[in-house]
Order: sequence, then structure tokens, then C-alpha cells
Amino acid sequence: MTLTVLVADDHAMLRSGMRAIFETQADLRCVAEVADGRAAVAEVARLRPDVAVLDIRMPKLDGLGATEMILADPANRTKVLLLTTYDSDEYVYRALNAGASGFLLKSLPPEELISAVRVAARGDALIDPSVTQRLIARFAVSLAPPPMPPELELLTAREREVLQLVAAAYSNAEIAAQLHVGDETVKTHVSRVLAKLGLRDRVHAVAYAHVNGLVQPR
Amino acid sequence: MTLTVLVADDHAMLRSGMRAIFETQADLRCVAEVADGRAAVAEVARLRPDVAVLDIRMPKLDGLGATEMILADPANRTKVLLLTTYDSDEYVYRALNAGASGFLLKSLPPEELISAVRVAARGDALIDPSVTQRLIARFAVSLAPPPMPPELELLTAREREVLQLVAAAYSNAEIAAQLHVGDETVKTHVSRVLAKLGLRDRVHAVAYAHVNGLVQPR
DNA sequence: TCGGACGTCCCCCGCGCGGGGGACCCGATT
DNA sequence: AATCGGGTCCCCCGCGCGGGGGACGTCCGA
Repeated sequence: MTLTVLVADDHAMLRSGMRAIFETQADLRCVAEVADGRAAVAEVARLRPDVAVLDIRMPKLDGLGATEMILADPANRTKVLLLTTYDSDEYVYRALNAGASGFLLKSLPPEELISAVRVAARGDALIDPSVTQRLIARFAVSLAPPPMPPELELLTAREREVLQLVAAAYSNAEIAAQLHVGDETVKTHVSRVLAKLGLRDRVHAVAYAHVNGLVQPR
Repeated sequence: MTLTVLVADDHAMLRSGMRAIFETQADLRCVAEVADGRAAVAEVARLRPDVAVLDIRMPKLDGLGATEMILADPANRTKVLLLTTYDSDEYVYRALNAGASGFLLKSLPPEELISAVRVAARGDALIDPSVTQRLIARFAVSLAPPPMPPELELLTAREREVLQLVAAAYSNAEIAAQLHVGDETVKTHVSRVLAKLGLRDRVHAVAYAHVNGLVQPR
């Protein structure tokens, strides 16, 4: 089973370099070379290669835009590998959002480029290690709970518990039932929470709790 | 400059296998082999190797816990590579949150394990392609706006506008002032919103709006 | 031993809110 | 011309809510 590859780069020398690299492999065939993003989109739609290797910087339509157009069309099953000279964070996030199967630097050794094409073709993905490092950092913070505002320390455990329930839009009576206490007690807790946090009413409390991530664990 | 490596795995055969792999490289030295997570943490603190290769499943303390302990101590400069037999999403997210420099499957070819150690040692990171694929998907959705629930289509533009303001914890009077209309008008809009969305009161509306990402663009 | 923090429960009072009506105007559709 | 959806404004009524008080028990640290 031979894999077909499209190469898009505005430098002819780089294109033929990559073609030469792929030609060393019996199971890889470079079926098209294009010099800009629009041509890449068109040729992918026409030839439906297994993998498209796109430079980020290209005339008319850059690699990111081309990626988005290619992957937005469900008729395409082409996997997209993005190549760039210098890594830049914004590029990466846009590329990954668009669903690219790879984000690689041009400093990549030829044999790894070949391996990357095979990886992409089988539906997996890979990211250049230097980018992965920052991606992990970003990913970690994106999953990390937002920092607890210090005024939350003013609340007792019970009050925080009540706040959680208020944030879940329970009425005082419902909270009382869940906590097995009287509703007057709940009113007291809610009042204290509002006072300590400087909130006007339970509506503000709900908004506060949501913005400060007290309720995210859906 | 030679790189020191610690290997942690509860299977002696796998440990010696990895040691053998590293010994083929002149610049790699396997300075410790341990069989459980607690020993890994202790030896890392004592020997301060450049890279620690940890199995996820280990007695006493698993690879994830060990990673967290190692990276939580700022005195350690050891990079952590995690190895696992089967990839599981939860593992990955915990590993990345802890700040691991790599997440690899044991099916990795020996030469790539060597390369992974070098990558980690220089501060970069790498993730097994089969995992990267899902990571990208997850990352994309974590950045993508949550899908608008279809019942929002029932609302008129004006009603959505009012809902936004309700979600921001404004009172009816405040909304009326901002929209330059009477407060009775706002009451009508709010009532319609609640009826159309099947919500009990404005408190539920606030929670609904936040959960469905109608208010995220802080 | 005496406070103080905390959790629990109670009363009264005022008000914002939400549901039930109805009404008018306008623009687009029929 | 008639209709309808959307936006605007108005009334009344009941209720949940939040602030103002106060009270009582427990537990813990000074």
C-alpha cells in the first residue's frame, strides 16, 4: 500500500528536496508540488493524497488557512502536516485547532520527515519536541483550576459548601433539604457568604462562583 | 557531556533491557535502576540524574505520583519520561499537568527511546503520536467555544441580549437602564427567556448561561 | 474558666422578582 | 387588508429572598 503525498512550499528548492527524500522510500509517492496555499487546497481536493505537507508561510493563502480549508471539507481524508522555519505559539494553536496531524520544524532530519508522513497517514499525530514542551505547559494551565481568590479564605467550610449549592442554582429550601438543616440556617449561611464576599445577592454569588471556577467540574 | 539516566520499572527484565539500550550510547549512563515509585523519588533526589524514565504502573507509588513528587521539588532538575504499556487518557492528562517531559508507549523502538532521553535532557518534550492525536483533539475542544445548545435558537436577538446581562448578574432595573427601555419591558423579556429555556428563575438562567459558555469572553 | 468561632434555629420587614393578565406600535408576510 | 412576530409598556398578586435583630449549643484555644 503506497502513500501519496502533496508538497506545498513557495521555495522550489525545498519542494524538490522533499520530493527527493520521499523518493528514497518505495511506499511513498509525491503526487504533487505546489507553491501556494490556494493551489494546495485545489490539488488536495482533486488528487486526495494521503498526506499534505504544507509550509506555513506561503503566498496567497498560508499553510494555516489552507489547513483549515482542507480539513473543513469532510470529503477530504487528507492528513495535514505543517512545516515551519521558526516555531511560534500562535501558529501552533491555530494549527491544532484546525486539526492538523503534525507541526514540525524544517530542521527536522529527513528520516523523521518520512516517519512523520507515515505516522500522519495512519491517523496519529506528532509535534516537534521543542513545541511540545510549551504545549504541555499551556495545556496544563488550561486544565488547571483557576486560582482561588483570597477572599474565599474568609469563608468557613460550611459556607463554601453552601456557596457551591447556591452556584448550582438551588433555592434555600433545596439546600436545606440536601444538608438536612433548617432553611433559616441556610439563610444565615447565605447571608454570611454574601457579606464576606461583598456580593449583593445570590445571583451575584452564582456568577462569582462560576467565574472563579468553583463549579467547573461539570 | 554525558547524560545520566534513572530507570524505574517493576520488571527486572525491562530495566536491564533499557540499561542495555542506553549502554550502546557512549554519552548515556544508567546510574540507577529501581523497582517502585518511592525508590525512584528517593534516588532522583540523591543522584539528581538528567532524566528519569518511569513506568506508570509501579508498586507503592505509581509513575504519575512519582512524577508529581519529583517535579514538585524545585531542587530537582531531573526531566521525567513516562512509559506505559497501554495509553489511557487520564494518565496523559495527569502526566502533562505534573509537567512530564514525555509520554511514551513501551512499544517504542530502542533508538527512539534513546532519542527521547536526549530530547528531554535538552528541555524539550515529546509525546507518543497515538496519544498526540487525541491530545490535539482535546486541546482543540478546550479552546473551542462550547456548542450553542439548540434551544437558544428559540430566543430572539433581544432576548439573548437580555440573557447575557442577566448572566452578568444585573438586576432588571440595571438592564433596563443599559438598554434604555422600561424595566417592565425587561421583565417581559426575562419571563420569555425563562419560559423558552424551561428555567425556573434568573438564578437558573445565570447558571445556564455560564455552563453553556454564553459569558466566557470575560 | 472564659471567651470566640462556628453552626444551628427563630422572628419581622421590605423588596425584587416572576406569573397572570392586557395593551400598543411596527414591519414583514400573506 | 388582515395577520403575525417582535418589542415596548402597564397592572396586580404572591413569594422567595436578604437584612435587621436575637438565641442556644459545641468545641477549642487563651
